[in-house]
Amino acid sequence: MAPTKKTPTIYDVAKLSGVSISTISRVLNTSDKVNPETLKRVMDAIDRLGFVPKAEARARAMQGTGRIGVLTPLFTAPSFVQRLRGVASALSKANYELVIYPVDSMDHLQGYLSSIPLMRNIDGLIIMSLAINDQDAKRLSINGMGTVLIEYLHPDINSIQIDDTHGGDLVAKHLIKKGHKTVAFIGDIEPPEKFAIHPVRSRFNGFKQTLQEAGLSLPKAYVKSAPYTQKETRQAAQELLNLPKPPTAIFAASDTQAFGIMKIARQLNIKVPDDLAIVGFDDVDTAEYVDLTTVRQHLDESGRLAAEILLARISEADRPLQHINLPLLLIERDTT
Amino acid sequence: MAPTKKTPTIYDVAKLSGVSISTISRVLNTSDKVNPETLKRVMDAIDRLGFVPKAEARARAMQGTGRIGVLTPLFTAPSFVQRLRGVASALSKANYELVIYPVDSMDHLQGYLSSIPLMRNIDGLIIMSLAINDQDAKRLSINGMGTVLIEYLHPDINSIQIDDTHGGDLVAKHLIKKGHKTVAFIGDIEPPEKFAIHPVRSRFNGFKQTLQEAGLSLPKAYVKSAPYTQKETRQAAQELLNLPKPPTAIFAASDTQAFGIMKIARQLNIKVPDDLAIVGFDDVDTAEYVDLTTVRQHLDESGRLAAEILLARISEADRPLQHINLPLLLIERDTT
DNA sequence: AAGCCGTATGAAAGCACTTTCAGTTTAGCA
DNA sequence: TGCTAAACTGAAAGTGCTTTCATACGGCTT
Repeated sequence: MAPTKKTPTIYDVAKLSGVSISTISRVLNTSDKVNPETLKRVMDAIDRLGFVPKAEARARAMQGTGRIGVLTPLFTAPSFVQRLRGVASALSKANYELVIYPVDSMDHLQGYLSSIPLMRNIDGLIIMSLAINDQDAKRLSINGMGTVLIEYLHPDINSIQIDDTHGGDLVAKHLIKKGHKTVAFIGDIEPPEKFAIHPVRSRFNGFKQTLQEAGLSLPKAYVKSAPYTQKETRQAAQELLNLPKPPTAIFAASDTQAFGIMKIARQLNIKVPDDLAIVGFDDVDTAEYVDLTTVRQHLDESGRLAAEILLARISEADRPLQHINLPLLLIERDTT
Repeated sequence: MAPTKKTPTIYDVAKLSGVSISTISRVLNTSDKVNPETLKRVMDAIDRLGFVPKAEARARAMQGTGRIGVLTPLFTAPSFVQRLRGVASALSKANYELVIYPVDSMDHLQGYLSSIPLMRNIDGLIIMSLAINDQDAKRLSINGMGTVLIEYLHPDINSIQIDDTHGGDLVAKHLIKKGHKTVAFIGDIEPPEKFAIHPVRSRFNGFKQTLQEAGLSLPKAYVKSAPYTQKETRQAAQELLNLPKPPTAIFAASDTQAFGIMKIARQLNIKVPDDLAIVGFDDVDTAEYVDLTTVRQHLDESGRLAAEILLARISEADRPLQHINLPLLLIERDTT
């Protein structure tokens, strides 16, 4: 009995269990495609030898790493989660792992962006609602890192966009049709753009534009810029509703913020939609539960699409660039 | 300037610099044994291609940034997301990557469980609300894979648990105090346990037990087993409310299901809480927005704790096993 | 019995490098 | 000028694993 002095390889395992190396590999990867009996024999051999597959060799032999990464801010906000859900569903079908890089600062983002293409422990990248500059884009494409952007446009990279301006327009039209004259807006439209993208700006612009075309004004006092937090949003809603002439309708730039407004209305005993109409944006799952009128942007779909584009690009290297524009739909429920 | 599409290999560098791959390799490893002139040419080519040897990159990536994996079913359900949020926050502080393995079938789970410990692309593992058997546990610990279980107990593995029975008890007590006599339960308590865990069973048991101790009965007709979907939940709620003697209070095993019940009540024009009290479980973010009375289990915290235990275990190998029990708290809001 | 599946397996061809080995220069020295 | 030791360099043979392709075998149909 001459125990192999070197660390065991699949060849050793194969010999010991009397099968070919292909079978060992199969046991390791797609164990469901192996006869249970054989599987057990192999497993025993693996245990007996204390065999551990070498990650290095594995990574080399495999086409890629089998995982794709998602760069995202606020990844636990409902809208991001729903996008992630779409991504995950497409990925798990294709048997890819999902690596999440939560971004919470500009530095953080830059750090990821500069190391990811080099580290190569990912086959593709989805960047959600984050702004990237030319240099980043260049680095990504030079290093052949398949990437798709969601909610941001860069000419050199695949992207999936939402026509936020049109979204604002839809809401304005809806509110006008309902006969509202005094409307307000709550959303995060602070000028200093941080690392994250502000589709909110566009939503606001489209909203305002359409309103004005219909002869309605949107005075400053009726526009509240509140960050994406409950506290600030509610505060803003309070202020709006305490105005001498309070608005009869509020457009919130996101569903979550709309929920906050609904809550305030309840506390103030304001009847929705009779005394106050509320419309959100996103059509998050919960929007349906609470019967919120909102603009659907099919979050799941955007994620799924992103993943599919990526997968396609990975398997078929030089696919033409794609810039997809997802349609929006106003969903009327009980808050207008 | 034609940027190579695929990621460059030494072959590309060799071609571009007009030498053989062996030379490239030599440049990379023992550069002193290469003619300075050749060396320069090769270096230029390397720069121009942005070439990084794959294996090396991998190794470097591995040592700097660790990664920990999370095995979870339904990872987009709000309660899981909030736990993930906790995990992510603890992880990003420590500069760890988050790899998510969405589990959607028993096979899937077994596949992960058998390959993860061997493949070792991960430094630690968090398993959420999933049942694992002795063999899995053994394999995990034999291979030294630091693991923590959430919502499941196995003597050999760290775990974080929630006293669901007590949760049910809390709800029962609350409802009794409010004077309810006819109460109902909606939740997924189907007997055939699938791959996912059913804390719901325990919630139900605790609920029923306390009810009975107080002399209240919980007849079969008032117990609806509905899976975690809106459709079924609402259907169940309908049935309950159409009973000749409808319940005055419903305990839903999860907040999301409670939302469904609230919606049905609204449609049926049933006043909450006057005609019907509703209490959920989890205290998901949204629960506060809609003023749902519920049982808080501090989801974020459970995730954070799990990550911290893991991290501690990774840096300090033989930490004693921990079995943590997280407290529950009844949050009274406007639905009771 | 002939044909046809579907599953379980093995042989062999990669993958991205490293290393050995032998061949070619080059330089040094008579 | 001829000869040899360095100094370089490339072809080719590994490295440990995955994956494609082909084959074998036990049913099932018709």
